[in-house]
Amino acid sequence: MSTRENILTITDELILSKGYNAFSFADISNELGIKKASIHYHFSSKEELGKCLIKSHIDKTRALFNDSETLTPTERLLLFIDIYNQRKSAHQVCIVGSLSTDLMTLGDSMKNEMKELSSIILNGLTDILIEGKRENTFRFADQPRTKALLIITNLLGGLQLSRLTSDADFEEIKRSILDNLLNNE
Amino acid sequence: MSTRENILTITDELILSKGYNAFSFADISNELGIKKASIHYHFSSKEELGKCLIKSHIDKTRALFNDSETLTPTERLLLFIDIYNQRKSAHQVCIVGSLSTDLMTLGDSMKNEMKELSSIILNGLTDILIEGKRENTFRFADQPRTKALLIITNLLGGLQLSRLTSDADFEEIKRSILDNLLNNE
DNA sequence: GCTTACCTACCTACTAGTAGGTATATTTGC
DNA sequence: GCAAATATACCTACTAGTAGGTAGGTAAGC
Repeated sequence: MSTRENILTITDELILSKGYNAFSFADISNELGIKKASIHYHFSSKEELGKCLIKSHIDKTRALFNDSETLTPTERLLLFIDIYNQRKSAHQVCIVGSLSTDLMTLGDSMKNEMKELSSIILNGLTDILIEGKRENTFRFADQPRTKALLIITNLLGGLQLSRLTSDADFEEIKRSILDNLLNNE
Repeated sequence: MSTRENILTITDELILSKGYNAFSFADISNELGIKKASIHYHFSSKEELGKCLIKSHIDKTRALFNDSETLTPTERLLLFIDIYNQRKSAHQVCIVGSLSTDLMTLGDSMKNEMKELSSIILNGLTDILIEGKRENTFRFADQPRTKALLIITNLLGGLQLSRLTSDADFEEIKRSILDNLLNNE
């Protein structure tokens, strides 16, 4: 893995566990074993580093939705939920949750990328829900986009709230999402 | 209002809009018109200030649930949701959302108070849901505590996500929560 | 010989926090 | 009733440490 990719990986871990305003170039430097100044060779500023990190999330998210297009809606939904599972195992929150609370302190380039990312996530999940409802695997009363909002906020909020209550609460939220979609009578 | 209360009010605004690690004693100093050092007269450290702020939220939240005990479950639920409405109008997120993303950077005293606060919120809403179901105003399939988790994460996450998508999405989330509870057929 | 990928050494601005002083109330002791 | 002591609520001036960022140098490799 290139140094650039290493920096992005470490930045990702730091932002998702500590938050954007709590991590520093010194943290990356310590973790990676290169000097603070050398990070500026790869990313001109913290804002630039943040922007590139969000862009990499956009790419991964687009890939996830595209690559899973041949799968069933249930399989696609499970792949989507698995992102949040990975965050939970790493004691992290999701990037939308982390950066939305810090939004007022971010520059325009990061804000705009975040808007793009959240729109991709929302539309991607909405499509899965539409397809699942069309073929009668998912049952829900709301508009698909509304149901997507509810599921995303359950997962995003579940990662955050369960840090304070119990890991089991996150599991319970996931279980309920699936139960309500699949076993509604 | 006393200086101490003023500091707490300003800290509240700063944490809910910018986040814990983005606000400083200098921000409070500028806003309030007293010197940085004088803040330490009222609160020995940033951690102490944070702890006291959470404690004030605990008191207000306890009061909200207690004072509304004579009202109907629907009225009590609307009062609960109104907290999130107030945050939304001020372009803020909720304190649980804000401080849970920064949790790893907080001291034990703040962490513990946050656990206390989230437990009070969760239990308070659970009680409202139990009461509403018992008297047949609310309809939901999940366990009351699970339904409370879902509603809290919808509101908490809705405040955050709607910063990136649209204010209307927050309204839609609220509408759906109430519709699903009250008009389920 | 130029680019890549680092380095050392530094800068300015800001962070939370401290030391010690001051003016004004409030309380206490005689 | 009045003076001494104490508490309150600030202040100026400072500290050590950290933030993001920059200037300029260097060694390796195509």
